[in-house]
Amino acid sequence: MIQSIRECILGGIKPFLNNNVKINSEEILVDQPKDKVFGDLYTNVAMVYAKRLGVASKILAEAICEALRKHKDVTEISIAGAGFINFRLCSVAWQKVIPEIIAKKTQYSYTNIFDNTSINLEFVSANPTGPLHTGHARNAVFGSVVANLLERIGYKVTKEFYINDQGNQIKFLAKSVYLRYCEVLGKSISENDFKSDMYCGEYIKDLAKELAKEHGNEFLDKEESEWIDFFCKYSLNKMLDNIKKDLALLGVVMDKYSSEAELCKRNLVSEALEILRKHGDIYEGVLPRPKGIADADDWEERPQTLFKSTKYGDDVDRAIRKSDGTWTYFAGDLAYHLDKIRRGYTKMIAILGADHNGYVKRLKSAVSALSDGKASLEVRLYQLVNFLENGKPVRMSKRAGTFITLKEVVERVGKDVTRYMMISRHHDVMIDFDFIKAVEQSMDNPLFYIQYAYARICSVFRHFEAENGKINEAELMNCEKSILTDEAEIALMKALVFWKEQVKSTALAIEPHRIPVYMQEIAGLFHSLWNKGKTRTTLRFIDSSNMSDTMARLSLLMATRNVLDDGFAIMGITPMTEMR
RNA sequence: GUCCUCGUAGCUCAGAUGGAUAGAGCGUAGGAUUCCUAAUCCUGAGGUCGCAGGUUCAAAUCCUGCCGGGGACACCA
Repeated sequence: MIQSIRECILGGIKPFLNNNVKINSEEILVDQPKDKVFGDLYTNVAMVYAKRLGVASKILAEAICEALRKHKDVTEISIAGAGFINFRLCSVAWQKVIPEIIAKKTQYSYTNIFDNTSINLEFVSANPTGPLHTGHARNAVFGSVVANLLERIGYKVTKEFYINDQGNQIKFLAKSVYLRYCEVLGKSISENDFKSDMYCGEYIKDLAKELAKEHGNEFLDKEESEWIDFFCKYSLNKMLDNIKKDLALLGVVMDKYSSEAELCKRNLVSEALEILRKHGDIYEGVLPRPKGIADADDWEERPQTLFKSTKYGDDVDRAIRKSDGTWTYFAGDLAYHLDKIRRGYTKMIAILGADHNGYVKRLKSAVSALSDGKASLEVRLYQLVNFLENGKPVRMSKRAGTFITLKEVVERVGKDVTRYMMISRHHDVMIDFDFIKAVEQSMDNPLFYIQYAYARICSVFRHFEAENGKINEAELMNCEKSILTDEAEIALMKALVFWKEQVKSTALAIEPHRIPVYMQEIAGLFHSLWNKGKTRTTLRFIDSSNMSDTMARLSLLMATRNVLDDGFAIMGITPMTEMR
């Protein structure tokens, strides 16, 4: 509906267009004004384009008004201020959204702008050396919600996890497990045996116990060369299993796991290097001394193989080969992104923690260089999560293995509360996650507010169906809706109309937090309408003496519930049909 | 030292592409329940949008500088 108004406005501008200015109807702003005295909707296009078109905004505005007057739903058009065009829609126009939403069910917000273009969404990608913690939880939730949003604007999304299953860290994992394994089998181990790069969390002991149970003392008192490969493989598989289980706790399921080791085996690093070399982006050189690092004393000049990432916007060139001849971590990333490009992706998104901000430019450089500029990578960084216990920060130390795990959080507050806490805030803002407040059932906890609205709607249907039997959806779609003219009803219908716009803009901006914010608004409008029925009984949803009006009101509730259902689906949260 | 990011009501936070008198919730002051869930609603009070410049019809939003919080700058991964 909004789209038809946009096109109508465009029609009014058309006579003024010249070859230099092209306007896509999608770009035209049609929104609800802050203050409703201005009307239902407004547009600022007259002001935006007046200068570019060389026409006075008043004249342009007049022409747009003229066009809008021909639109059958539009009434009360006026020009205000510097060229705002305010107008109203007849109530029939708003009512039309109800059958549309009921018919489309939760498909109402799907727009298919991108026509099933494939997009690769990489997220979590945690090192398989320990259990997922709270930062990963935010990453996982954020990523899965982004995936849901992208699907709604017509992307075919692949949710992908990159496994760093190569390098020293895995060896240290294996060695840590081996030490504990020996301990389990009765050898005495001192904490000093754990060198600074080794892992000493409880999960290592658990792993060792399991291993000892399955394999007995098969590896005891053996040379490292005899057990290291097995321990690497075993630990890695177990850690990955645990990661998958943890993700499942949050309702997150990946479509693909990509292994760094496998990419190396397939020689993709060399291939990536070859491509860059052809572009003249590889050279042997020396990196400048890093500035401002306190402990850079051990720094020394070293000639290395470098990637000329500065050519693509990076701050300095990046090393891809260590002085001992092995690949750097970044070399693996080159291979990985080449692999993504080869698999046909021209659009990629990666979700990374804010501590990776220095990594963004080089990744984008890599994708640009490896694809000849044909593919692009978008990176979203999210801030870390602070955990509080009733206002007091919970201490975390990765070293001592005392960090809060994802599992712990989900077990304490549940999947839905965790998910809500993780996406209800802008990704650029740090989250204070208070265990006590998160589960509090108060207005400090907006999830309950939304859940309650949903449950209330379900309750109305339960009451109706107890009296009148199963509700007929087709009847709700086709019933007469002209009685839905109260301010509160119109406000709710408007919000439903804009749901579609909201999902679209949220997905395009990749800012999931706007979904819970908007759902809160819809829930508020619904609660407001409900309470209006307390004093004005004519606004009550069920009037057993007037089936026709009842059906109209129930149709509005059905549409509202569908939209809330869609919102919950986007957030990956299970709606509650009752809350007693 | 360089780069990224945040700074909005007492508190927690919304304010996409610059738009009209900057919005919610909590807290606070008052009010609404014979009736579909009061876990709700209604009415108040509460703001120099960190500071200072700039860009223009219009700036919380864009640009520059400064202040303050967070983060990153290595052959780690």
